[in-house]
Amino acid sequence: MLDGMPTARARARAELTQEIKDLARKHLASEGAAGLSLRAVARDLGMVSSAVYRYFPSRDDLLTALIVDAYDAVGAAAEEAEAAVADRTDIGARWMAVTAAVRSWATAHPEEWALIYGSPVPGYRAPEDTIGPATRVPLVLLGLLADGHAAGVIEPAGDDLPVPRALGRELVELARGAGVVVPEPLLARGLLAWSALIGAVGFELFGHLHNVVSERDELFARHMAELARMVGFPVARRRSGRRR
Amino acid sequence: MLDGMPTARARARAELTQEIKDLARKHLASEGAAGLSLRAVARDLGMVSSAVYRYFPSRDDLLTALIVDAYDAVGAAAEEAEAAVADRTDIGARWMAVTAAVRSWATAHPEEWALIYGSPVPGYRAPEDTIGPATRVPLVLLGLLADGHAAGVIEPAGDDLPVPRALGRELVELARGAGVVVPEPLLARGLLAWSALIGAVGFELFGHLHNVVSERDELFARHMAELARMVGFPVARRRSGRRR
DNA sequence: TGTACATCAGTGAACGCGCGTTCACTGATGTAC
DNA sequence: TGTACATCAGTGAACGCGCGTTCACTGATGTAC
Repeated sequence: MLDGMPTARARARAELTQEIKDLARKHLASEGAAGLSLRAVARDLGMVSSAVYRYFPSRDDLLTALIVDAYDAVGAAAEEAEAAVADRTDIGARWMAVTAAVRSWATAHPEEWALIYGSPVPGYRAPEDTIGPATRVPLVLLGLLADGHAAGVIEPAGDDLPVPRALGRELVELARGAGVVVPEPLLARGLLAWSALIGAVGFELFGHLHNVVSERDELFARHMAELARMVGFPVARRRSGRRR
Repeated sequence: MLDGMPTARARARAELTQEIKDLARKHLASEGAAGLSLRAVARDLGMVSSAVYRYFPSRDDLLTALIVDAYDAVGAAAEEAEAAVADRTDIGARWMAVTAAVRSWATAHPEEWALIYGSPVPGYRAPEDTIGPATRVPLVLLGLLADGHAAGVIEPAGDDLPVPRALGRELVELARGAGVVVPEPLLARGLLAWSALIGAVGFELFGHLHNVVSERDELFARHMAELARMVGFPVARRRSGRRR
């Protein structure tokens, strides 16, 4: 126990904890968060239901673990995609990369997306532990605003709408909390972009494009380009729009 | 039965049907859609659970009725607010009225909003009956695009992003189905505005502004004004931003 | 290295609860003549 | 207007199912000396 090697018991514990979460994620897909059942998970795992309580003290704790994992997963996807853009001065490209990564994670894990960005689970109160992971995506976006502003590449909106006094103060305070300086109108536009991104992904995932638009990749890319223009991120013209 | 007067039995039936739905809506708020229970509704109504089956053949049918009602309610709210704008040429004002009405209905009926715009209810498949009511809000928005375009008051986006061929065709087809003619890029921007509207309302309702922004009325109004500018709706400068 | 003890994972039974749906029934309301 | 019959609303019992959580227990793994 003194040396770094974890004991066999500890390893088994970590593995089973992971297996429980993985299986729970599967159940999430078929039953939804409200229908997530410790008993069903235990059954599929071949153990007796009470055994799961050695790993998660209650159903809500399991749910919390899934939520934290989901936020971390989409956050990591966004961070990696953003970091992979070679030309760091191309804020528009970084925005397109982040948004595409978020959407593609969501498409691959719709039930987890619904868990964090869908309707709240009734009776469930998210604990503090979820806050950190939840801020990863917005922090990436805030980074774009800050970098773009510092580099002076953000195109000013033709006629900036006024930001109400109290709202502006709140936004600036938020940015300061993250250690960056960004003017109020830009923060407001960035927040709209974030909300519109989540909205666009949810819109598609929750079925509102059903019988409306089938060219979803193209639609999403165009929407994101439009949002980039609204925020002031310079975006290269002529996106291909070929895929899928 | 031949004359117009409905029989006492028919009136009682209509009333009880309504009572069941009203109570079910209440349960929706506390338990969520997945937890909506015929037995619980019957219990609160003081009848035996099997009696509810005289009114709704199954739990899913009750859910469908609630969904249809919700779409109709938010649709009616949007239509009324839009129609109440005296100056019909002021497309920007009409947009602001519609979006404010949608948000205020959603705030007043969060559980119903979640039912129609939140995560899909697992295992529930929406029947055809929901399609009509679901299109009321988007039809109002489409009307704004058509009117604005016809009147020539839509401000062109500085440099319109290209609309991929297939996507453009789909959009134009949709507009034609609604009996209006609107250019492709405008349709695309309108669709983004719609999706961003739903996104912004959901973002707030589902708690993502928690600990982020408390000045929600101001934020929403500004977002909608920003979206209006993006679409090309002329919006009067200097919105007050005082309320609440 | 070997032994005594402590920790921990998993068992199985139980508590008390809720659910959707079916079915044969009683009694009230409505309809046709 | 009065009576015979059909329709319908609501009852109560039952079927078969699932849930979260607790608790005393066995047996394996880990720790300290």
